[in-house]
Amino acid sequence: MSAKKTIKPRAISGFPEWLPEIRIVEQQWMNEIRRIFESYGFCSIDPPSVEDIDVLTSKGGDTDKEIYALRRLQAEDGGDEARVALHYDLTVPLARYVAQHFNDLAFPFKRYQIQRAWRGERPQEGRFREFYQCDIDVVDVDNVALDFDAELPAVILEVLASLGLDRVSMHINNRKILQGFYEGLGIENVVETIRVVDKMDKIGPEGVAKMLVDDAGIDAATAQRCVELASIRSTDTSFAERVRALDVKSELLDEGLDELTFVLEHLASVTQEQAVADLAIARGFDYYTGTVYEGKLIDYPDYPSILSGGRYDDLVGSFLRRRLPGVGLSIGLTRIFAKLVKEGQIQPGPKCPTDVLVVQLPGVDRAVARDTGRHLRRRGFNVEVYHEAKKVGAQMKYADRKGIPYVCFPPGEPGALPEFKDMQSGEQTSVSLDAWSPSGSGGTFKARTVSA
RNA sequence: GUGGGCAUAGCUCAGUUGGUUAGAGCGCAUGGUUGUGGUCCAUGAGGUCGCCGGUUCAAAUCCGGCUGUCCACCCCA
Repeated sequence: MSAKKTIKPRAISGFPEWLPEIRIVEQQWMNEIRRIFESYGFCSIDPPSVEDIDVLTSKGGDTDKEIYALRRLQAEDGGDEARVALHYDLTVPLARYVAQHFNDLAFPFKRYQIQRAWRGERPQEGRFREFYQCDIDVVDVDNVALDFDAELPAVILEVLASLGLDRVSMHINNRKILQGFYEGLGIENVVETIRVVDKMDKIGPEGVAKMLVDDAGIDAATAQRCVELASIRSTDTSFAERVRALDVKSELLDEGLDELTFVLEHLASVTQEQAVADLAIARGFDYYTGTVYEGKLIDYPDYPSILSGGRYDDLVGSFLRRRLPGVGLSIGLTRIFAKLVKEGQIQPGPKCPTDVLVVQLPGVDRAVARDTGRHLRRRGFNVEVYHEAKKVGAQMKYADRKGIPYVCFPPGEPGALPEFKDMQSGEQTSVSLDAWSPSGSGGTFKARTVSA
């Protein structure tokens, strides 16, 4: 008698998973996201989950702390040094992909990527170690049209709206404005200044001013002007005059203002004030050089950003002797979805995709049920044939608990008509397998056909 | 990586100033005869009270360590 030892079943923290009725909604979301991305001509790529470690760390920064390396449990001699690791985002794999297939791609290269990414962070609400990102990027040779800076956020907002998410804001800034402004003020530590200013919504103007003095070594008066810049927001192009009123001279600054104005002008005509010029937005990644984006759920202002992206001067510099700039935007799918699940905002779908359960009547040849199922399946329905000739009550209960909308009783004797029962209304009718159609009150079938 | 809270049944949680056999709701299983689910009723299964050690006649309860988890910071979708 061996003591049975059970391991407490638990998903690893930070690695979300859903019950079938939630997962089915997530799948519908992904289908919808893909559909709209493709409607704008973006193509799909699906590079591996792992890349060479040198590739992943090529973007610099200290993200390597958060990269999961892969190695075999039983490493052989000299083999314990990990050579590959799980990708940290979808942009670096894209860079490698574009560089590698440069000769086979048509530019501007517009691609979408719906994949998981992995980060070795401490999990928290909205922070996962494994999560889906839905990226769209445009990469071109030597120069990417500014029009894309305006189109991408419009695409993303359309996607979210089609998922029923209108309460989303898209904050947009331009790194050239920040850099030009700071340089115009004679600030030397621009990178640190950007990092601090990005905390505006978290620690407020006073906090930023103090931190600029303490951490970035900026004098109080100059710090104050940085805060003034960061306080500017507008849903139209009026931000530009307000920046110019601060009277800082810089060519780069002017360039940034023109670009941001262009983007805002375009977005104002295709969205309803969801896009906002927000000069406090900076974004952490230091490879952004122009437009930067950050999206938030309006109803959960303390929840971390759900959209992120920007323009980079050169995506593939570390792989190719060509300059390939790009602009991209990413939906934090898991971040959004998990929050809405937690808040009860996701209407669970059915527990299984079955439209019809065929009952197996006790005392009737099981071939009858099997053939009935096959017949209905050929008509395009998702059909389960109950796995044993158990009591009919038990089979009904199964259909009920799985949320299967229709039950079919195959004919008990040759020549008789089958009967169909609508589980929601309780209505039961005799009708041939070819003539039967769902009455419409069944939720599963409708949900599935609508999304298909 | 730094700092703080929490840990009792599958889930959500009770459990008095340490005291004998640790409870509830939900969920699950079976039954309430024959070929019809949901509601109701009855019965039942299920816990090393996270793990290890200490204090005590006695620990779910007090103390220490470990692990897990959640929150804040860092950073970020």
